[in-house]
Amino acid sequence: MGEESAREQPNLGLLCFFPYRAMEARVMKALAEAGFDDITLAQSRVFQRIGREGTRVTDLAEQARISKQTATFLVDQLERAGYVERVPDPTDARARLVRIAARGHAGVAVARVVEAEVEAEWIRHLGKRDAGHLRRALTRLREITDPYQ
Amino acid sequence: MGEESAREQPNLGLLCFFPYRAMEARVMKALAEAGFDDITLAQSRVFQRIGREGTRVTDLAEQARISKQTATFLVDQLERAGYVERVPDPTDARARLVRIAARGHAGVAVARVVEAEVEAEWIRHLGKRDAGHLRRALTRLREITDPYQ
DNA sequence: CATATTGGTTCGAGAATCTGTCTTTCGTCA
DNA sequence: TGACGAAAGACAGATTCTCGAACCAATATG
Repeated sequence: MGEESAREQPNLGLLCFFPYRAMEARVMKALAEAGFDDITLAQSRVFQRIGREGTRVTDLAEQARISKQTATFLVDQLERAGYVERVPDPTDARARLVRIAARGHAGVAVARVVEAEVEAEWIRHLGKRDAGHLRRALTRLREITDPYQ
Repeated sequence: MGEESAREQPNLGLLCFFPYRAMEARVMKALAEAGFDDITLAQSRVFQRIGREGTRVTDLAEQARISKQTATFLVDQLERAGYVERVPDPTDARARLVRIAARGHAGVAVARVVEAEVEAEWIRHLGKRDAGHLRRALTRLREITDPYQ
């Protein structure tokens, strides 16, 4: 969003930023307080993209919009901290699947709770009806702003 | 947003992330193509917060949620590249105001055009009515997610 | 006027990121 | 089926981003 400076009418992208950042901060705070205090923001952004059956480092990199090397670097740290594990990809001997490990699942559980709490606060502020509209609009916006949904 | 992994129902914070990132990427791309290819994402995120009459480094740091040191570091780079200038704060001899310089204003102009284009695409996708709802909902959400509006 | 607070910078270290290069494996097609 | 380009992943080196600590100057407070 290169430049904005003025306070007049923030563009829709910038308006999306504030809730996103607030949610992220709340979740990171809760994780730290729950003992998951070694995970960093960069690590969690990669972690988030791991699918149920595991995901390749290359795919994680692509979805998180970072280089393969950076993704490898962050997955290394997540693995050392016990949040994920790497298993061979049965369908491709070159590839390895990054999968959520026990400690990772525990972190997910904490995150889910906080996410629900924050979302409840937002729904309370907006009203159920408008919050529903918001979710639907954002979901539709995702169709054209997220190639990897 | 520590963890999410599943594809089921992304939380509202994550849903906000996709449009935000898409807008940011489009603006950065346009800036680079217009010759503003030396500005980085981190720099632009600080730059965005500069107000019309200039803003103190401390305030930029607070709003961008980074340390004073990081803000100083990034403003140094922006200043060296000609995007901003530092002027004494007439109301406080300790402070200096970071102000947008000529090259910065040129960048803002480019950014504004792209932002409007992207927003127009989004409005086309959502329909004018729902886009209006979206903007209003996000603006109200900002009330509780952005302490520095 | 002594002291605490605030705005800002410098220093040093650690985290995150990229480009380039290399190896192994896969897929394709001649 | 075998050769070759492409893909998955890792390693190396450099740059950028970030923070905590220490510091100075100016302000505010008692």
